[in-house]
This record gives sequence, C-alpha cells and structure tokens, in this order.
Amino acid sequence: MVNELYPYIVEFEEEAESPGLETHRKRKRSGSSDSIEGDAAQEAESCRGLEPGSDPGQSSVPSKKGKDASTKKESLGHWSQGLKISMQDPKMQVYKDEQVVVIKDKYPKARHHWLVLPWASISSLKAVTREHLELLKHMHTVGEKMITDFAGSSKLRFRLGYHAIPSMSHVHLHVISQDFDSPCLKNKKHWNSFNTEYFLESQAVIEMVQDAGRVSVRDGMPELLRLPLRCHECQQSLPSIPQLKEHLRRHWPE
DNA sequence: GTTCTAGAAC
DNA sequence: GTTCTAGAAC
Repeated sequence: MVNELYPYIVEFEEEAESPGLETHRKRKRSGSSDSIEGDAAQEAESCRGLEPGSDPGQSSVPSKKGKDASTKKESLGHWSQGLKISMQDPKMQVYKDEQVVVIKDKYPKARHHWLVLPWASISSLKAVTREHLELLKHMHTVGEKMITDFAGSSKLRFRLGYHAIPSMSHVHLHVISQDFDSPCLKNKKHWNSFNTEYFLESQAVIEMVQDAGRVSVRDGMPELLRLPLRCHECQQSLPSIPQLKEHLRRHWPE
C-alpha cells in the first residue's frame, strides 16, 4: 500500500541480536516490466528473482535522491548488508530456532541452496572464536536437518561450507546441492567459489576452531576464483561456463 | 552479492 | 556475426 513511502529504517547495531525485529518491505524498481508477484512460475527460466522483503541491490531513500541523512557508507542500505535484512523477514525464514535462522539463497546456485545464519551478529569467520564453537556445530546440524527435511528423498549430494572471503556481511553457512543446476550460476567466480578451496568445509572450520581457537584462511584465495573451469565430479576441464553447464547434466542423478 | 555492457574470443 | 567474459558501478 503505502510502504513505498515509508522511510526504510531498521535498527541494527553491531551487537544487535533480537530475533523479533521487524522489517519493512520494499521493492519495485522504476521501469520494471515485471508484473508477476509470484516467483515459482519463472524460477526455472530466469534468475531475476526479486524476492519480496529484501532488495540488497538498491535501497532508495524516499525523501531526496543523491545524499541521505546519514553519511555512513556501510549502512543497511548497502548491498553487502542484505543478509541482515533478509534473515529478519519472516517470509524468507525457512527455519528458525533460538540460535539460528535459515533462508533460501536469493540467487541459488543449485536446486537446493540455503544459508544458515546465527542471530548473533558475527561479521565474518575472522571474528569467530572458541566461544562460537557450539554455535558453529549447531549451524552444521541445522544445515543437515534442512537436507533431510527438504531433500531427503532426492539422490542429490550436498556440501556444507563457508566462502573464504564472502561478499555479504554476517557469517553464513552455505548448504548447497551438488547439481549446480541453476540459471543464477553464471560465471567463473560463482563456480570456483563453491568448487575450489575457496569453499571451506563446515567440518574443517569447526575443527579449526576446536584446535586452534580461530579460523585461518590461506593466502591466495582471490586467485582461486580465476582458475580454469573444472568439473567437480570427474575433473574434466571445460572452456566456458555454458559448456560446463552442459557437461554437468551428465552427472545429474536419474 | 548483482546488473550492465564493451570488446575479446570464437 | 554471435557468444562469452570480465570490470565498473558515484
């Protein structure tokens, strides 16, 4: 209704961790020809899934264009803060308990792609210490529950892990099926972020925190994203993304 | 993280 | 000529 005119303000301090925070909906880009509300109808074909509830790409301020009241640059309006907003939106929450919430990745890179996030504000793996150990284990357990509950009957293999250098703020565990059958998987960076050592196994991260008290990330992570494309199932190298995606079909179950 | 698109690669 | 990649985005 009049949501478009409502100032987009969500309280979220560094230490904020209240599960019941309300968020305000906002979307609709000027000039958008998308009139369809639902997404199920087109999710197979297109990757332009403008989900209700969050729009990290563009968060306009209603009053004036250009500069807003706050001079901060990394506010909630910035795309990198999108998860903080999405995780608060009941419509996005696929699962939640006292410690974590699960949402579907807005741009899934496979048939099943969830993100498990702690309510506690943990910016990244760099901030993780031993006091988070049980939380990390719980995130892993919840991730496995998502698989059994929502893909238990499928033959798909899954992996659980973290990106070494995530783009989005707020620690999030990827739970992703290994078909990589998705129109949102579009480039080498997408592929390599899930199929090189850039993808840190959840189990390895847990053991690191257990043994060393922190997560150490090796050097050269950005370079991994530029490696040649290689099939994760049979190691064959492919010259382009379209050819890789065509190749992947042969590994799909059934 | 995504979109957009110039120009490289084919 | 078309496909595809890769860098800017104020």
